[in-house]
Amino acid sequence: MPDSATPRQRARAQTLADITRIGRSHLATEGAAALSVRAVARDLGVVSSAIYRYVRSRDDLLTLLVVDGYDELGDAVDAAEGAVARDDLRGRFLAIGRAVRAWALREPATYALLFGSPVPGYQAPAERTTGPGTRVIGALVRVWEDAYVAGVVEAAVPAPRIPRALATDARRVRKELDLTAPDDLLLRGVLGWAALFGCVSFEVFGQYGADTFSAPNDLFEHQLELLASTMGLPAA
Amino acid sequence: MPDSATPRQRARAQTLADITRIGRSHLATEGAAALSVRAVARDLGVVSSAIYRYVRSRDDLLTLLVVDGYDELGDAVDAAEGAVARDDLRGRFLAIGRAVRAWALREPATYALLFGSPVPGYQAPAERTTGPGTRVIGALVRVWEDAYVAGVVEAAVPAPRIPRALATDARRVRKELDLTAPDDLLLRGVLGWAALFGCVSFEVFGQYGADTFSAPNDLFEHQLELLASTMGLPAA
DNA sequence: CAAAGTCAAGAGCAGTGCTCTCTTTCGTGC
DNA sequence: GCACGAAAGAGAGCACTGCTCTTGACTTTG
Repeated sequence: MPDSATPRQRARAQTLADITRIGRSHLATEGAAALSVRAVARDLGVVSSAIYRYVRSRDDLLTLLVVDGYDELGDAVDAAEGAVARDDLRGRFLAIGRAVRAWALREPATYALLFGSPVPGYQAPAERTTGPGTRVIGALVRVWEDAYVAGVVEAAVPAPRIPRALATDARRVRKELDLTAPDDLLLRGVLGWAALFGCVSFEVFGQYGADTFSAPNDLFEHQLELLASTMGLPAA
Repeated sequence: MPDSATPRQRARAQTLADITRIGRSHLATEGAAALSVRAVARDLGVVSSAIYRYVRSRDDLLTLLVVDGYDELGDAVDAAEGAVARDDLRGRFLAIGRAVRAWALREPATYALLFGSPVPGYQAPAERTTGPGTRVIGALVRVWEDAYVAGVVEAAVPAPRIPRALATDARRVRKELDLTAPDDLLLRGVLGWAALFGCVSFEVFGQYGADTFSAPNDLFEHQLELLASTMGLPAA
């Protein structure tokens, strides 16, 4: 919102920000499926059709919220990881994991929008979402890479055979992200990524059942430690 | 549907089965959020209000589909595991994992209903869903327990410290399920469970992106092997 | 100051979950 | 073989949804 913009542009940007804010609050109280353009308009103090001046469609509103969510998660993860010494590789992984979980528990509805069931009929436009959507795996990959470069990765678990096709995929990823870590480490990282979000999803989505774990914090820490060891990250 | 039932009862059971079938097909084409009692009625060739003779509400219809889905997944997992020698513990785990993934890819919408975002405003009634809903973790736990009893568990990864509260939870679970496996193995199993579904969810929900992995089968096998090793399951 | 651009309002369409009342169908006990 | 009553279906109606289209008013710009 630079001052150089016309008053029109500034007012428009402000309204868009308001719509995002209200949309996220509705997401939090009613879920993505029940997200209602009319309800957002009501909360904005405006007639329903007026919203379509700012947002092309309900899908566009969803994209707004998706990008907003990815960015907030990315910021939280970056902030948490930034507070850890760069050479404490296990610590950086733990910090990332904790940040993901903390954000997911704080914003379960937005988390569900990003990492839960696809919203039927909605396809996130890649050109707007891939950037913000890859920040967490980006942060994780930097940890693996730094650990490899530092030569501290411990092969705690035997490396499975890697078929040719999978090796090709790994090679492409390594090239795209400009990495030096070998296939085995890269692919182990993918497991760590998926497993981390699996743990968070199970807790946020209530798969454990209501009364199974009285200490979900401890459970998650335990899972993170096991994952860090499986990834071969050494204690600080 | 026993023959002992009256014609009326049999007709009713048949109609209920039809409703489930149609409901699941709608789930597959439009998602849980868009599941509409009226649309099911239309496909059944019946007026919308007539459905309410069979299903108390939309939530009740959802519960029908949830139970149906858990049962189908449970059957698939049991069948796959049953085809493996009981003393091939790693093989049993791999079979369970493959069965979960195969079913999830075959029925992504039902998978999303069971393991994705909670459906807003819907709370699955525990008395009808916990039974069918715990069949997969039940199968997994039997593998851990059998491996422990057979004395073949290899501690590939160092066991993290287990806080008192978490140990209490583990103890309760062990009592409820009549297990002998120690806390560490039990909790490692919980990670394996969550991680398995994390991997499946990432693939089914498209988190990897469209073109990242050309060989998702190989990727999943790789992840399963790593998980099996982290769980300490020995090769056959 | 007038043209161009921007925006809010409202009516209206097609769909939703669900309830209520009314009619038809059909199995069963006599 | 048939009348009865329970079960099932039909239809209207209420209050809601996302979204489109038209109309008229306002603001910026040349």
